[in-house]
Amino acid sequence: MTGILKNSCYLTVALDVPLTRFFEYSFTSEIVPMVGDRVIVPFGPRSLAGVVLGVSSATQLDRSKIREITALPNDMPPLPADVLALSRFCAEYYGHPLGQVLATALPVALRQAKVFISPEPSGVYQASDVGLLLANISARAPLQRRLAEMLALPMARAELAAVSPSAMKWLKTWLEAGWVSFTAALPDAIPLPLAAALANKDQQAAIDQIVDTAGFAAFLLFGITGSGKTEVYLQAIAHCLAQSCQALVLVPEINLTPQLEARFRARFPTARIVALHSGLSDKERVVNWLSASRGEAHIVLGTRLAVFTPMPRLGVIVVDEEHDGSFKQQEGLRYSARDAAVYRAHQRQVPVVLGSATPALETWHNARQGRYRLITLQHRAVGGAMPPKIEIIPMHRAKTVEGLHQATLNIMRDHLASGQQVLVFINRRGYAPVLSCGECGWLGECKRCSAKLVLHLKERRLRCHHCGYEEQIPAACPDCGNQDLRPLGQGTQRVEAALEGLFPDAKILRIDRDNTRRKGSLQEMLRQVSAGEANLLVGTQMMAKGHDFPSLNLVVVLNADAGLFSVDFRGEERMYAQLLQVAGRAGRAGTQGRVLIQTGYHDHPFYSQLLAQDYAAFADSQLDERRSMQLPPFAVYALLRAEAEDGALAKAFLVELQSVLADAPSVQMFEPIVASMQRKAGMERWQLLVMSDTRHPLVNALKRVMPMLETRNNKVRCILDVDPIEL
DNA sequence: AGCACGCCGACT
DNA sequence: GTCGGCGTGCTC
Repeated sequence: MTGILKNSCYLTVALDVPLTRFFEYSFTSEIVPMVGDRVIVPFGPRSLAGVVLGVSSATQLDRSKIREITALPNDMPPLPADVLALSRFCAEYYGHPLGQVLATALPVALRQAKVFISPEPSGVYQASDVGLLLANISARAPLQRRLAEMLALPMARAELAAVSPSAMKWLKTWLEAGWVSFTAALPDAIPLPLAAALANKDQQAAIDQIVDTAGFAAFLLFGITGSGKTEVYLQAIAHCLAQSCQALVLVPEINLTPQLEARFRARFPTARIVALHSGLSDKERVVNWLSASRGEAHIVLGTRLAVFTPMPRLGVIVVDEEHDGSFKQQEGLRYSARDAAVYRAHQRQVPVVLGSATPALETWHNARQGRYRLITLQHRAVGGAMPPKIEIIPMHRAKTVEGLHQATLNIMRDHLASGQQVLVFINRRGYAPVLSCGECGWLGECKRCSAKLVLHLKERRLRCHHCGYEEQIPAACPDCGNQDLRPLGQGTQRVEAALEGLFPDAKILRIDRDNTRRKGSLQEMLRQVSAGEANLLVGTQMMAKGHDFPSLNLVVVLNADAGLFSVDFRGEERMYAQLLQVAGRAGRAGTQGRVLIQTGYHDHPFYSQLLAQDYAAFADSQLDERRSMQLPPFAVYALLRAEAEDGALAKAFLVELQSVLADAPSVQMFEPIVASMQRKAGMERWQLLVMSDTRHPLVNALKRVMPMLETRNNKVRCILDVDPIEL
């Protein structure tokens, strides 16, 4: 027996616990773990997964305190240096424990303290003749047929295994029959014939600028709806793939993924494209993530969480609709995936393309300062297409029917009569935003939040949109007993009901979060719209994003004014982006679209800026205002929000933080104030706003209070939000 | 965050 | 008598 001398080493491990410190473990084996490796370790009475941050042959700690790791699963490639660097940056900048940042970076299956059984080995399967294969499969075996169809292209084992638990069994049979072959080839060897596509002069210039870049550069691709930003992404990605590199594409919402994925698949039929978003199962997520990590996936298409995906041959990053608020996570690690993407591109020395028709003012400012290169797409790419005509319908003292101006109704009627589709946009779901008593003025309010209960007539419920509280619609006023309770204001359900009365012949379809909760139902509704099975659409925000409806020519915007008097300084910026985005839904092909905006404040300067449809001018004027008021991007803000059942405790905690921060250099503070929603889910909320001219003093100052947030005060919970998008 | 340990109220 | 409330403290 030859005894192999077993070496012992010490590992510094980051764990998914809300603690800033790391933990050391010993490991005895001839294998030496690498930084970035996943380990399973004992932690107090439980078992946790962690990430190795350091390997050393010695330790400072008392040997008796150090425990041995439970396992080195070796079920993923170690996290690469750039992902670790990005995680460290997020941990420091957003004031979040590194272990928890790394947990966010990993797919759920790899956060768990058990070995992930990876569907190895890597190689590709392909059917020599799909027709022959299908001929040997029963028509009543849809999963087998689906698997067979996938084999038209070279497929990795993992992707096939995800089809069904029996997939590998079937595959084995087919391999034995000779219908399918396995090649242990590296994916880079898969040829990528790239279809040539035409680009107009603007697009070509944009593509040239991006692909001619060596190393890092950030581009702001600024172009109105229909100007062909996607074509620029596609060609930049084609260039990247041609160099055997991988592309990372970030999109705002999961709603957008299938549509964009289809377009990418059509353009790159032989490329391996994987999606990464929270709509996938844990299994699909980890399979796709591993495919990217091993360098097999050519294109990763995902939401903000995909920014952390390890990609050994990363060649370009695209952030589509970069202004979209969903790139900022609103809980836990409150990171901006857009900013993280820029950081990562810099780290990897690759170009990053931020695309938008209405860039975030932060991005616009960076472009104006020359930190980002501004590429403008001036023209609509679709032949003959024109920007929509935006019209203001003044509502002041106007005679209305169910909140619709007579002029609006007439125009809608004309459009419907000529066989076109009409979209009524109202950014409020439910029937009415509040139920009131006509006698005593009582308003239905949530008991746990400082918010009104929204009336959902179809479900016969009053609902709080902030905490999920629900109750039955009261038969009479709880205060005075009056039975005449009236809905105030309008939501999508009420508009839908009104339109049913006004346009009895129209095929009305309502699209909002309430009726698209089920998986695939939004896709189904969008299909109905495209197929012309509906011609009068009522919808919220979610209608506005990226969906093209060729026969939609009129958009009516109700209740637009909400953003004008927002307490948040970003109100106008958001409103402009939103209105321009909805407006973009109108008239994509051939005819000029028409947009009617009903407003009670038609002479507000905002609307003249909107009518000009000149976002650059609007953004510049907004920047002037921001500069004069020391608001972002001319200052860096952080929000400390404390919650407690007793508001006084929350406030006292912030006062304490304030005193700790008081003498921090180059940092200013406001007084603690009640949060914009004072009460939420039974907690009183207070907030403290901290600001600085630049990032570093602010980050340094916040480091002082981090230990105070960690040692959680029994009754007060406090969160830190750096670069908050809502105040 | 979990999870254990620990010390005081209403129940088989 | 003990089941269980959540305060406090620890995790390499």
